[in-house]
Amino acid sequence: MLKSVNQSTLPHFLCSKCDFTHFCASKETCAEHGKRHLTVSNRTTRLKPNEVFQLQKTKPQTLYAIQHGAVKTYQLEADGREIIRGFFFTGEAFGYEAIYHGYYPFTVVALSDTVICELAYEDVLRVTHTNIDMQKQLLSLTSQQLTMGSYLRSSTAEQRITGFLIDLKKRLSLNEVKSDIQLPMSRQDIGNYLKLTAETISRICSRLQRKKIIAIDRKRIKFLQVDLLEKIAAGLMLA
Amino acid sequence: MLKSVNQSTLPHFLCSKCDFTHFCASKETCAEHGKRHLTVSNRTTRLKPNEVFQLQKTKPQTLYAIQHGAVKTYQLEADGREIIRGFFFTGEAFGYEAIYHGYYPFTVVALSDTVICELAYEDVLRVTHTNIDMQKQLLSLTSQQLTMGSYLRSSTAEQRITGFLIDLKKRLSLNEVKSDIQLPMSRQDIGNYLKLTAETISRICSRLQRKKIIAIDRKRIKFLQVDLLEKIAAGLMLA
DNA sequence: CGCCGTATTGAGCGCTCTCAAGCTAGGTGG
DNA sequence: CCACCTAGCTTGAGAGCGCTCAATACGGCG
Repeated sequence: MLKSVNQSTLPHFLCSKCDFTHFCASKETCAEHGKRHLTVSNRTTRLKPNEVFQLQKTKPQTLYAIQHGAVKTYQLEADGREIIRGFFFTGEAFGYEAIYHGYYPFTVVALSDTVICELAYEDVLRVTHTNIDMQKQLLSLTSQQLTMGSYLRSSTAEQRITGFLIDLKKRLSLNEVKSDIQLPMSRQDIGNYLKLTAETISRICSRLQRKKIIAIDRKRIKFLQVDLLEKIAAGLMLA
Repeated sequence: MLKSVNQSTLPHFLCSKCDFTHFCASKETCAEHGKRHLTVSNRTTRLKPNEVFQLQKTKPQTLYAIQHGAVKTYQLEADGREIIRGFFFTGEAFGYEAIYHGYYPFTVVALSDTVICELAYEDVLRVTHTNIDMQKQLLSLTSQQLTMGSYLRSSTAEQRITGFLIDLKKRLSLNEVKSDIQLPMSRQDIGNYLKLTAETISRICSRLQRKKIIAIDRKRIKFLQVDLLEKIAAGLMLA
């Protein structure tokens, strides 16, 4: 099986600059293969909130890893609205689509102070080609992208929002056990992502708060009853 | 760039049994690397319509390629409804999710008489490891999966349905220039896939027919004005 | 021919959207 | 320090799209 890696090591690559271990099949091989082969382009970019990240338009041969911070990727709809394709946080990487497309079919904007690190395909491929475990690992990562955002397929607004919150909780509290998170994005962004309006996000969140399932203070969300949240997301109950 | 392959060669692998060339970076390397390295498991399975395909539950170490026919993959929702994850047709492959998950998170059912061919990961990895172009090709294929079904993110029923029809037209008429297709799946299946009801599919299709944009006779669909269909799918106009 | 699953069509309802009006927190300048 | 301003969030009322429920039509198959 390709899933030979410990789940807890997944959220990180390892390069000389960052703390990513995504390309390591295990912690043991990290120091060896990561350090030795994955000498990634030293380029890092610092972004302020709302700043647009300039992607390689001409020769898209890099994956982008988020060293610290958060970004959203989006396309513009014909009517000018944003279609948000995804959010990416500390320790995550984006740009897989360009492997096939040959270009990045989206714009990237920072949601907070963010540092982005470039992983040249050449370097990545060199590592993965030398080491078959690394190759499996890269495939696994790309495959993982396929499973992201399954809650987007839920039918009701309640299911999509609760699914989104659960996903966010997992991704924003890496290795930590926290019962609350700080939303990096606006209600409007969430709405554009989940195909709902900002008003609907507000209303449903207020309802979840009235039912004591979560507590909201602006962008801070406390999870009071995760079990109920999961049942709602799964369509097993209504709030 | 990884996209070094001709678009027209993409929909096929090459193995001793099938006619798939997915793992060939170009037609020239096909005969050499495809034939030599990709000695795929000889196992093929024949399915009748509505027959469930038995996936490897214990050791999921294969990709599945469709030699001929059509399948749907789905999960069961808590309330018993099917969540259709995707349709796969002649020349396409599924099972990429298992690379990460370690198991196939869905059930597979044939929509018509279908022949499925197994591609063992070991064989695939052996080929890709020996040949870096093959490796790029596999990555590219997995990456491609990420870009599938973008119309699912459209907001209106009209956009989702027209986007779906355009996608189907491309995938069902490989290399051929046809202005009509035969739907392999029921209205209910389409509805479950697009998160709409079968009635809504019917109504919208009837409307498209009244506007002379398509012509429907049961499962046969003629495309009368593809340009209009694309405008509707893009949200540039209403039917 | 009669049966049954699938598709179509209609009527009414409900969820989410639209539009609009407050509300709150944070920033700016006097 | 406070008045003011602004952007984002919340909340409400009404409209519209897609859903539910139901009746009918159609086709394949025994």
